[in-house]
Amino acid sequence: MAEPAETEQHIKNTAKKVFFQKGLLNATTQQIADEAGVNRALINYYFRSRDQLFKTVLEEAIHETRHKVDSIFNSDEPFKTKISKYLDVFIDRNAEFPYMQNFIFTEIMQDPEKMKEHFSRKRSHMLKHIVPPLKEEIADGNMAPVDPEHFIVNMMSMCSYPLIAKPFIQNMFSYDDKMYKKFLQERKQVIYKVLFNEELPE
Amino acid sequence: MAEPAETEQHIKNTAKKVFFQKGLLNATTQQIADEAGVNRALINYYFRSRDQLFKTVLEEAIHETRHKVDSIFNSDEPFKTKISKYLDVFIDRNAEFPYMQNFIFTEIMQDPEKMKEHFSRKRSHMLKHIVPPLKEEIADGNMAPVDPEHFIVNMMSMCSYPLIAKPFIQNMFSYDDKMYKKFLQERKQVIYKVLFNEELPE
DNA sequence: GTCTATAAAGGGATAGAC
DNA sequence: GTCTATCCCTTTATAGAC
Repeated sequence: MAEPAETEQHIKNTAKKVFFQKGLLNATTQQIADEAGVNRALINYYFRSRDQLFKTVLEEAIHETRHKVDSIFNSDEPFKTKISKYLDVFIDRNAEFPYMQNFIFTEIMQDPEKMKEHFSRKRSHMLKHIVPPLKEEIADGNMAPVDPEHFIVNMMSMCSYPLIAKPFIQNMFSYDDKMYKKFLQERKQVIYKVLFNEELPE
Repeated sequence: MAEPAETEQHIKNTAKKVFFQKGLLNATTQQIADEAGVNRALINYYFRSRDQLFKTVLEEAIHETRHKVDSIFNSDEPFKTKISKYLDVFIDRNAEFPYMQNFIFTEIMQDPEKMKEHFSRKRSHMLKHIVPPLKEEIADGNMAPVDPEHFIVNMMSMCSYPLIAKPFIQNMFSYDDKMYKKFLQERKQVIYKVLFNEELPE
């Protein structure tokens, strides 16, 4: 706030925190303004509307994630290594912003049109990066035969669900935050093992 | 509406449909009233408040599901058979109400107190019904060693996620509703195979 | 750039007529 | 039991002073 033109960034960061870290997906402009220590009207001044702020913040977050994932799958490492690195990035990134997955589900999933805006590329993305190398691995006898589409959904399920269902899992197993964090980290190995039926190397 | 005292049930059914089948989890009383073809004030007349309607409908749905699941796990069939039947019930029931999982997540997950109201028993539930027999199966050499908590989360992940992420999956694989339904049914076998690393018998 | 004040819209709940 | 009319509250958005 002190510096000129930093307020905009500050509001954006606060909104990101409120939406994705605190889980207040339906937070009002007032809540965001309070949290940022600015007047509510400033949000309209910089972003014109709550929706615009929403969209901007989400757009940025999705872009950052996509960039990280792309650089993994565009490398020429072995398929299983790529998957292992993907699990790493996905889980760590979402541990940082625990409510991003919730956000995506509640805000986008219900409105298919919004989804197409944001994830139009993800379709060919996942399919191109995973299906051909997966078939190759199977043909080479490096893993048991599996339907590629179920493989993808299995992987995404076991990655996303524990994040979305965090409070549920914590309650069920009486995990405090530290134990839950440890549990999430363990899942990198667990998911790899379930997907390929072999231990994660190294 | 024609019959006396049927209006209450009609409103309840409509709310269930709007919330759980159409996915309008934040539906206004007006939307529900329109869909039911009744006046908005009637909802208040019968249920006093929107929250009460909400709660009633959810309560009923959870109770129905719990009843079905309980009768499976209280039988004396083999553990793997119970899991197989659970997959059956869970997937079929949620295929009928595609947005019930979303509803539970968006409404309950964010407010841990609400969750405790509804799922206080589910904790001991899942743990008691699954952990001991799972350990026994492992001890008897009927399946590969696995951490029970990760087993449970794996199972719930692969069941729930495809339901929550329906529009996402349909978009990714270009599935129409019929193909998606078929995909869901296939998952019964797929999940069983991933969990136990063996084909579903029969 | 930042604030105060206020307009404008939407939704929930209730009183009261029928 | 069902409807109309109304009240109240919340939230967004904007006008205008500083």
